[in-house]
Amino acid sequence: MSRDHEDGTVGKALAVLDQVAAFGHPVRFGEILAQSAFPKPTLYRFVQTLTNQGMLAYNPDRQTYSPGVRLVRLAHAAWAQSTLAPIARPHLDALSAEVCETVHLAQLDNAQVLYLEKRNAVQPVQMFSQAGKVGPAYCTGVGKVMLAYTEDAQLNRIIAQQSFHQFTPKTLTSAESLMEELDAIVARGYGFDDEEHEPGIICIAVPILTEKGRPLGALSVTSTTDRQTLKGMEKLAPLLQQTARDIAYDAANWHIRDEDS
Amino acid sequence: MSRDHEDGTVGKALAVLDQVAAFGHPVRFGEILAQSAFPKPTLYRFVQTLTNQGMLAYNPDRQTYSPGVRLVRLAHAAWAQSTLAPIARPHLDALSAEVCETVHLAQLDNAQVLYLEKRNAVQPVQMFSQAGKVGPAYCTGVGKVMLAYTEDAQLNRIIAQQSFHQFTPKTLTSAESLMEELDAIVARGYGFDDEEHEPGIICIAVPILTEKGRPLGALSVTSTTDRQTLKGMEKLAPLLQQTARDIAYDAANWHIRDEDS
DNA sequence: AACCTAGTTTCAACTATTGAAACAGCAGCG
DNA sequence: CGCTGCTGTTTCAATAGTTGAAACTAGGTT
Repeated sequence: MSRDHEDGTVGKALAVLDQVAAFGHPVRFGEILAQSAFPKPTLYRFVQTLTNQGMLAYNPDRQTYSPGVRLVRLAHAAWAQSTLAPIARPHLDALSAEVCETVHLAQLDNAQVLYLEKRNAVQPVQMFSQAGKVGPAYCTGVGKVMLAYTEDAQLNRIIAQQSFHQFTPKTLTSAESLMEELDAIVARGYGFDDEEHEPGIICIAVPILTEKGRPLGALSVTSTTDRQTLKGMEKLAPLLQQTARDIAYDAANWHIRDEDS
Repeated sequence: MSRDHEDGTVGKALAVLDQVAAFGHPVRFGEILAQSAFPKPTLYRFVQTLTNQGMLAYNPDRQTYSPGVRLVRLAHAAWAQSTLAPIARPHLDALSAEVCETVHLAQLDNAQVLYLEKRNAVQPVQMFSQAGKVGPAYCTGVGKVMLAYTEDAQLNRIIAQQSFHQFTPKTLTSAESLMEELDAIVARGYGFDDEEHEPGIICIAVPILTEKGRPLGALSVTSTTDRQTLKGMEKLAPLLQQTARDIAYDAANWHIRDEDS
């Protein structure tokens, strides 16, 4: 389940795709090669295959590769069928209007937090530029609450993949301190980000759980230390938890979703 | 280049992924098998591999597969790096405000039209539910203008893949009539959709071209026969062409783009 | 012209993929 | 209670695809 750990040719090819995506900008063959474990001709064939499959796009003028448009089509289907986003939308609208702070919706992707929506309360923002972003699981509010409700076997696998990079003085930098924090989250039913990822940024987060207690995703309200304190944000917990329950309820009853016009 | 036509294991696995996405709803293994050319165990292993790669998501309760969240992350990168969407955004804003009709931005994905943006002029809509949608190339305004500027070799490959399904009485249903139409488009520099895809829906479309004349994408303004005629819409041609040129110019000068916060 | 560097092709050794067949899990049913 | 039919999973030998060292080509540089 550690993804790259042996899935035959397909897994290797997808690892290359991830690698290209991770650059964040179009890259030349040589750049990929430099970061790759594969020998030159092997990598070359992967890149070729991915390109003529439309998973990578090649710019002949600049001789660069970037993730291809086919992914956008596939993600459209993923978005509608495998994420909470379409279900959560109306609930986020309501929550966002109520709290007048930035609201996030996230799910776990492997060992990372994947943001599905960001509501700035001010203006409704465009999706793709926000949706699809990833962040660390061990030092974000949404990440920690999802981990808190993850079963042990999988949790261990995920923790093993965390970098525990110290973003701020308050970042938890060990598996032990993280585990303690996760226990505390389960005990109170919600979690915080106390400037662990970015200085001055705090948030309160709640998990979205199935009936069986499996985490489907998480919800958070973010603010700054200028305007808010953790104590102050704690008042939002009941509202957030109710929203999370509503979303979970809709998710359980919404298995069939069709394309909208 | 016909995508599924021999790209080894990787190509076959991606074909399975496409297949699952095409269902439009979560599917059971048996449903995929029924539509698949692969024997049962082979398909089974593909599905397994894709699932534990995060390209497919498995719902254990319902025993169904759907496109996985990893695609959302990858599409984020594709969106930012390989599509015109981020570049075109400000230009579409301006155009949309000016014409007060629905504006589309599209690119070609293999032999299909992939819509990247839809501006309803009324309210700014959310992205992912619109972006990623596909449509036929032979009977949409954006599709035809892109085909009109596609080089012969690739054009023939694409035309061979069109279904030429007759959506309306006015749909072009043969390669010959389409080719004539494409010549007409090049002659005048823009194209129409004269109720060829949906009755009552008309549009004017222009290509977004590189300096060398290669089509990067297309732009269209859509209206209904209630409110507009093709003659009336033709007046928008200069404005559309200017917008397309502006986008193409920005695209040529914007090779480096970074993540926004 | 000689010399790099970046990208592409070749080809024999090797390994993964393939799919018929057989197996397991689980309904409903006689 | 065991039979039957259906769906999903595993086995394993034949096969076919993957692999990567090495050699090659194309551009640019000294």
